[in-house]
Amino acid sequence: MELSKNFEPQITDNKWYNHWLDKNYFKSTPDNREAYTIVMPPPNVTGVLHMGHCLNNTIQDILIRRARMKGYNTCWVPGTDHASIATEAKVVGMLRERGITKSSLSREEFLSYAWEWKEKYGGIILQQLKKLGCSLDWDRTSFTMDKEYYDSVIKVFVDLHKKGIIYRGKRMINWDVKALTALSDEEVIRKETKQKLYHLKYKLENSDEPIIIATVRPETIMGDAAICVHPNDERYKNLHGKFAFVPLINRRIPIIADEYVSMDFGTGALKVTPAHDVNDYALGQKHNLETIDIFNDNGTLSEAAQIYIGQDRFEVRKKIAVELEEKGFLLKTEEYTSEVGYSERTDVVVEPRLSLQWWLSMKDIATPALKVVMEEEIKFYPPKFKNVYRHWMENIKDWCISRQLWWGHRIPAWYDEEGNYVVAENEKEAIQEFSKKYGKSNLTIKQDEDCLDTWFSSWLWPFEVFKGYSNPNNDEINYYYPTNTLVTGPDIIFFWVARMIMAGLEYKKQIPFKEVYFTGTVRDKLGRKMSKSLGNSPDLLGLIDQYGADATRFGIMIASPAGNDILFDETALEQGRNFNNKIWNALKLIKMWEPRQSDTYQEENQFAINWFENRLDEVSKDVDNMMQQFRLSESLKTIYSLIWDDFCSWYLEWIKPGFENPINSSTYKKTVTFFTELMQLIHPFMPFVSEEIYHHLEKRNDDLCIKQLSNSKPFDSFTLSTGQLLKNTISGIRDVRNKQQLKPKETIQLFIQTDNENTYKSIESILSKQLNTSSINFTKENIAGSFTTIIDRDKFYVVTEKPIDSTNQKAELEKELNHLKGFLISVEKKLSNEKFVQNAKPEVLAIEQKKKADAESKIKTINDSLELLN
RNA sequence: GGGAGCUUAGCUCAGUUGGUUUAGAGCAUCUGCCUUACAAGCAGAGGGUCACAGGUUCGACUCCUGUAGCUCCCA
Repeated sequence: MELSKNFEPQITDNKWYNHWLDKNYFKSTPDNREAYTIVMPPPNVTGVLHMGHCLNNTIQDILIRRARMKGYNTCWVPGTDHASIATEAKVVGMLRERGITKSSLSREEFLSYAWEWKEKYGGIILQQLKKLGCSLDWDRTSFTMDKEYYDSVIKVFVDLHKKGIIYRGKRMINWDVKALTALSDEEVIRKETKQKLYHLKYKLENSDEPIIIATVRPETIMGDAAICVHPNDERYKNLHGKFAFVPLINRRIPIIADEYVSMDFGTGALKVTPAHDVNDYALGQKHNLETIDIFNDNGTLSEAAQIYIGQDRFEVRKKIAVELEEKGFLLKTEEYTSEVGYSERTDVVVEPRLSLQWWLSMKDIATPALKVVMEEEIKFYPPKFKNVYRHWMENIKDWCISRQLWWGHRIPAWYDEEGNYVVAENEKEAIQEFSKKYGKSNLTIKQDEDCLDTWFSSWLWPFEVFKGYSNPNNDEINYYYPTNTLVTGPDIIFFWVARMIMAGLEYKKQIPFKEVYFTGTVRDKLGRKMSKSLGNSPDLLGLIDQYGADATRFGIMIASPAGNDILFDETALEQGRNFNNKIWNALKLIKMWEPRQSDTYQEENQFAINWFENRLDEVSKDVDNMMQQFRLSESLKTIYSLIWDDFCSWYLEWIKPGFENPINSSTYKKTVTFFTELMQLIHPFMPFVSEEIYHHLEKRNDDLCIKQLSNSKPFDSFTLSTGQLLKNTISGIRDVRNKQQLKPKETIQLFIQTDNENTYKSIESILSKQLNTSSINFTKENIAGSFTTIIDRDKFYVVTEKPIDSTNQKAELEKELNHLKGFLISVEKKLSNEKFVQNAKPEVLAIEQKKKADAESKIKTINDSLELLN
C-alpha cells in the first residue's frame, strides 16, 4: 500500500474514534478488575469548547487511557451542568430576540422555553470533546437536572433542613441587579476599580461648621443612618452624641463613635449606610441604627430614597454629585482606586443588600472535609493548594444557596397565607407537614419561587452519576466510588472541590476522590487570561481541523506542569504536527524494508538492538514514575525524545541497510516490535496517530487502544553507557568532519587511543557506518598529520586525504585546556580542604578523586597533542 | 491589610533529601547540507556570574533572613 507523504489526521481521527466506539472500548461495567474512575467536571450546558476544557479533558483522557492500558476497568463519566444563572441569561436573551419578556411568561412557560433551548443547543461541548479524542463512557452522560438527579438534590435539601444545617434567614447578601438574584460570596469577583472619593459636607445641628465625610457612593446618602468616628479621634471628640443632617433630604442622623473607623482614611468620619454595605450593616446592628433600603431590585432608587426615584444608581451618582456641588455640599473629589465586587456571571457591580434567603451552615460539615485533605486521605497535586484550602475552610462562612431564578432545582419549601412554611419533598408531604406542625389542614399553600445555587446540585456529582444517593448501595456506586482522580482548575476549589468533599463525607461517609490534580490557567503568549473581550481565545475546533487532534493535544501538554499557568503558543501545535510527521516517516522507512528481508546475519545490528531494548525499558520505567507523580509534560517530553532522538536519529540510522540492500529479517521484526511499544507509550497522549501506525506496522486483530502495557523490565546500565559513548563519539567526530568541511561522501581514517578497546570493538561497525570511515584502528601513540580530538576519556585521530586544517585546532585545544585547568584547581581546592575530607561522605570523596584523576589525564593528553602541533 | 507562590539561556520550563565534571531540555538563533523516510527534515554550533544583598556550611541553583519585581487567593 502506498503511504501518503504526511500523516493526515483529517482522515484518520474520525475513523478511529468511530471504531473505538463501535468496539465499546470506552464502555465500562463492573467486573473483577480494579476500577479506575474519573468524573468529568461537568461544563455548563451552554458551554462551547475552549482552551481550559481542552487542557482539562486532555489530561483526563491521558490518565484514563493509560489506566486502561494498565489493566484497570476504566470509567470516565461525561455530563453537563444546568448552570442556572448562565443558562437562564441565555434563554432570556433568546426570548428577547423573539420579542418576549420573561415577566410576561408564567414559570411553566418559561421553563418549557428553557428546556427547548437546552435540547437544541445544550451539550454541544460534549460532541466537541469527541473531536479531541476523549474516551468517555457516553452511555453514562449525566445532567444535573435529570429526573433522578433532580429528586436527589431536593431530598438532600430536605434532609439537611431536617438536620438543622439548612435554615432561612434575613442577612446581607450580594445582589446581582441584572440577573435579579442573590449570589454566594464565591460568585463575586473583586476587581480594582478607579473611582472618585467625594468629600461631602454634612451640616451639624446647632453649629455653623459642617462635618466632612468621604465616600465613593454619594448616591447612597439618602440611606445614611449615622456618621461614625473613631472614639479616640481628637478632631471629633466634641461631636459624640451630637446630630448632623443628610444633604439634600435634610434627615437628622446621630454621630456615633466606634473603633471600626480608621482615623487616617478620608477625613476620619464615615457615613453609615446599613442597608447597602456589609460593614455598615454590622455597625448598624451594634448601634441599633435604622436600615433604610433606598434601592429597588434592579438597582434603581426606590421611594425610600425620596429623590431620583426610579433612576439607575450610577446615573444618580453622576447627577447627585452635580447637585451636591451646586448646592455647596461638595468640598472636593479625589481619584481613588479600590476593589469593587462584580457578579461572576453578569459582570455588573454587586449591590450588598439585606434579604431573606436560604442558607447552609458550613461549620460542622467543613470540619471533616478539612481533615481528609490535611491528612492526605485526599491528595492535592500540586500540594501548595492544601494551604489555600485550609485557609478557606478555617474561615468558612455560611453559604447562601437560594437564587431568584426559575431554571434550576426549585426550593422545596411551602408557605401558607400567613407566612408559615414547611420543607418537604413535594406538595402532598408539605400539606401533611403543615397539619403536623401547625395543626392546619385544607389550606392553600404556595411553593417557594426560588431555585437553588447550581453548586448545590453539582456537589453531589461524584456519587449521584452512579445513583449513589437515589439508589444507595447499588452495584455501580459500590464499584466505582470513591473515584480516583479529579482534574480541575484551582478557580473552583471552593465552589466545587471543597463542597464535593463535604457532600461525599456527609452522604457516602467516604471521600469522593483520592487525588485532585489542579491544572493551570491557560493564558495567551503574553500571559493574559483568555477572554472574549481581548479576542485572544483561539478557535479550538479550527486548530483541531488544521493540525489534528494529536498535535493539539501535544501542543497543550508539552508545556503544562501541574498547577502552573500555561502560556498557549500555536508553535507548540506545529511542533506536535511535525512530530506526527516524523513518526509517520519512520513508518514509511520501515515499510520500505518490509519486502526486502533476508536471512543474512548482520553483526552490527546486535548492539543497536540490544541498546534500544534497554533504552526502551529504562524510559518505560521513568515514564511510570513520572506518571505516578502526575508529571505529564515531562513524560511526554521523555517519550518525544525517545522516539525522535533515540529511535529515529540513532537506532534507525544504525540498522539502516545500504541503498536497496536487504535487511536482516530478525532485525526487521525487532524493529517492528520496538515501534509498536513506542506507539503504546505515546498512545495516551496521541491516540490517533499511534493507533493508525499500530495497524500499518502489522496486520492486527486487536487495537492499540486496549493493548496492555507490559510491566517494566530491568535494564543493563553498561549497555546504556556504551550506547552513550557511541553517540558521543559519533557526534564528536562529526564535529571534526564539519570543521574540516568534509563532504559526507569523503571517507576518513580513524585512530582510537583508549584503554577500552573491547568496548569500542562492540560498536566499531556502527562507528564506521555513521562516520564513513575507510578504516578504524587502535593506537598507543600520536598519529602525525591527523586532527586530534578528545571525547569522554579517549583520544581520536582523524586522517583525511585532504590536508588537515589545524589552524583552529590549536585554539580549540587550548580553550579546552584552560577549562580543564580551572576545573582541576577547584577540585584540588576541595580535596586539600581538611574539613571537606573529614566531613564529606566517602562516595562524594571518591567522586572528587576520580574527577581529579580524569582531569589530570585529560590535561596530559591535550598537552601531548599541543606539543605535536608546535 | 493578611496569606501563598514564583524569579535559572532570547522564549517556555527541568533541576527529587545541599556535593555524579564551574547548570540541563525543547523551541527560537547561527553554520553547513535538497544524503535514496522525513527541508514540517538532517548534521553541527553558540548562548546562563541560577532576580539582588547578606547569612549558615568544608561546600548553596538547592537551606535561612532581608530587598525588589511578578502572579494568585482572602479581607
